[in-house]
Amino acid sequence: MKIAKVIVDLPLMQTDKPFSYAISKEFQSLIELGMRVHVPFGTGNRLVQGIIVGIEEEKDAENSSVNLKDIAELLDVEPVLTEEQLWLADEMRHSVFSYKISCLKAMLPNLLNSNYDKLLKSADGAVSKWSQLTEEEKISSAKAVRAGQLSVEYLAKSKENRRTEKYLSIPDLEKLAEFEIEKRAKKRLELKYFLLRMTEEKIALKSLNFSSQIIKFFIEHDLVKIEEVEISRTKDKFEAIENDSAKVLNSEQESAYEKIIASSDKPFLLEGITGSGKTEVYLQTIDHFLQMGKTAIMLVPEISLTPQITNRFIARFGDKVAIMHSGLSDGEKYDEWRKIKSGKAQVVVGARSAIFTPVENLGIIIIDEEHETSYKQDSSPRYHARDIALLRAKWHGATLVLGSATPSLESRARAMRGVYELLLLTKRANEAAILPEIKIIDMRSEISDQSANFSQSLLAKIKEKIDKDEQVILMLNRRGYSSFVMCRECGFVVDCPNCDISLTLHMDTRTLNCHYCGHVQGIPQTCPNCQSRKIRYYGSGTQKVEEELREIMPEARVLRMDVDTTRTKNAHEKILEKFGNHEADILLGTQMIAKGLDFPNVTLVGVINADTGLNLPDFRASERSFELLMQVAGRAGRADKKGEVLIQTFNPHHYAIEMTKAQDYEKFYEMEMRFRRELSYPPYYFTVQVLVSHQDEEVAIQKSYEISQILKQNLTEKAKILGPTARPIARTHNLYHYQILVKYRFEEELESALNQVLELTQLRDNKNLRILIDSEPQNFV
DNA sequence: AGCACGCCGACT
DNA sequence: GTCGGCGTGCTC
Repeated sequence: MKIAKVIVDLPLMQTDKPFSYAISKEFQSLIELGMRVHVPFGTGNRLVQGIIVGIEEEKDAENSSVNLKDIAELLDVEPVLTEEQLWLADEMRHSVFSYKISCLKAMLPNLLNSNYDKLLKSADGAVSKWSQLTEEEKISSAKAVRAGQLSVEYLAKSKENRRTEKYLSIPDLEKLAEFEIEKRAKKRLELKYFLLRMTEEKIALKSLNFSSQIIKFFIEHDLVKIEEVEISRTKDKFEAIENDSAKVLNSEQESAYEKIIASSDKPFLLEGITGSGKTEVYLQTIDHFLQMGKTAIMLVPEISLTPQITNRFIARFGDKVAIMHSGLSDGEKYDEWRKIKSGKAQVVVGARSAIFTPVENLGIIIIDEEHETSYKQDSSPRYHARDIALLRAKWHGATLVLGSATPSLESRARAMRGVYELLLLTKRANEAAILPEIKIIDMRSEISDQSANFSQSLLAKIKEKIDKDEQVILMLNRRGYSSFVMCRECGFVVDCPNCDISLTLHMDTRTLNCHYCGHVQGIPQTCPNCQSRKIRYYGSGTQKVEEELREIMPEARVLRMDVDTTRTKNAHEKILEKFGNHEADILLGTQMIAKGLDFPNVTLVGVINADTGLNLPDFRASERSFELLMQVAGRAGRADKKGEVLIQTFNPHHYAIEMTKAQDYEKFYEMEMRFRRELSYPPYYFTVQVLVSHQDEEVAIQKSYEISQILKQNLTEKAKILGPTARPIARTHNLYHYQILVKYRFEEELESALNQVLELTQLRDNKNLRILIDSEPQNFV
């Protein structure tokens, strides 16, 4: 007898271990590692989904299978998780402090997760579904179950679905030709002659213009055969794109390409200025590995997963490409996943989670814009795509390339220490394109009387460009910034009732929203504090800036791109297409316009507020600002027209701003490293954050100190433990948050100490205590 | 999570 | 006397 080890789909500490189940005879030969199953769990034997992570030969009588329950159902005919993915889940757990099932589920498309339901059956045979009952009905049914009047049957159903299309074919042409149809049956005759003239082997049913009645007649007489063919929900996109072939590389690109394909000993850091043609290097190296019969994963930040980028991959590799991004529906994601799983796609282009896709025979992984924080998932499991990439590269002996114009300090420091091999691209690929000229506008001395957001010089420059029929990109930095409502009389700001944060104004819905807990309320007419009517809107959301722009420059055509205008599907795409067709002069947007866009007619980039992210309580604030500014600056002058960049700031002498003006990554790197070293921050130290939350502030504080004590006892004296301190936003969702930051270099006992901290939540009196552990946290605000 | 077991208050 | 409140503990 064999025993299966199953991880059940219950994300809890108590169930975070494999459970043993007997494998009944019928499943013996079918069951494999990485398959999904339904197993009876708990006293009620309700069905729960689980994943097979081990199959063992039964050893001793003690643990005999008579004590074990049987696996109820096999959900797959072949494993949905590969052996490599099971291994990845194990490895991940050393750093993500999350449940095993959460790690495993991160690797599966949503559609493969079960729906749970119960069937209630009464003695007279009436059946009802639990999920369809009202609250009262649920209560009365529960009582009836207790009284034995109703029996319960557990249902667990995989949501998996495929889209199919019906195709019609003719099994026997002669039979059809000889089959007599009465003359008055006009439609039937029509279909008969249509089918006889048909040249294709089969035809999609929906493309025929005959009623189902007519078709049915033909089916009943065995004149035609219907088969269901599975279709891909994402197919249409691929057909519309024209092919494209490799471009000639310049000497720098060529040398980078040669080095990348030659060795996979250590990861490469490809540092190339904007416009230096990193993407072309990616495309050609991927092509090289495809030629060798291998596969590739290309990661890009979600925000820059624009059609512009994905189309380049489709144009080069056609239907060998699978695209994975959050804009896809669950069904579409599932289709792409199966395209990868079946080996039909050999190149995966996608955001963070695409690092888990089950490609076999991996040759190369490329992470573009590797400094992007979106590669770290900020909910459980809190993995960093770069770490997963390193693991997968190791498993496959694959090459890993990290690319960026402004590498993260961590990566650049590793390259300096020889852990990564540094490859530099210093020239623009299009030699006619020269680097844009960057000017800083000191807003302290240039406040315009005409506008709250624009300096005279920026306005004049915009006008000049529009007059020349060139285009402009304007960026409003939203990081650490939002529009809010304040009373001019008493200074009262409307706060969220659940969180320690002011509500953000949304003009489109005319509401005040909390960005943390989702609380929504109307905009007050009078001040809730002093009843004054002098309630004013502060800050400049993109909407506000757009209005202002329209007032000052009514002739300019403005397109706005922010969360509000890109909410609907493909909205992103449509806006960019419009701008690309020069249907607008100005593209006004938030951070999302900083990345990846390539519009040759854009000759001016304006940054409206460079400094909002600069003074955040986050040691990476400068790095982020520098990266963002450098990136958005790169949008100007992509072709042979010279680009200009104007940056408005109240901190013109901040080094992040000055180094942007000089376009000097090296210098910025040096200065930032000095600061990191002085304060013992990454990349000199590793960091782990422990977040403690409780609805009672006193308890939150007390438990934080307890945790800090545990850490101190278990770690060496070299580890630096900061805090506990209240989070910058100390209360959200009616919970108080305290944080502890551990900075360390080598700590043998760290993992076990942190697990010990997590164990605290299992104690009876800590029921309402929430502890989150985040290794290498990316956001402190 | 969901279900049972178990130990204390207001009801036929 | 019991029905039922939800605190506690376990699930192969």
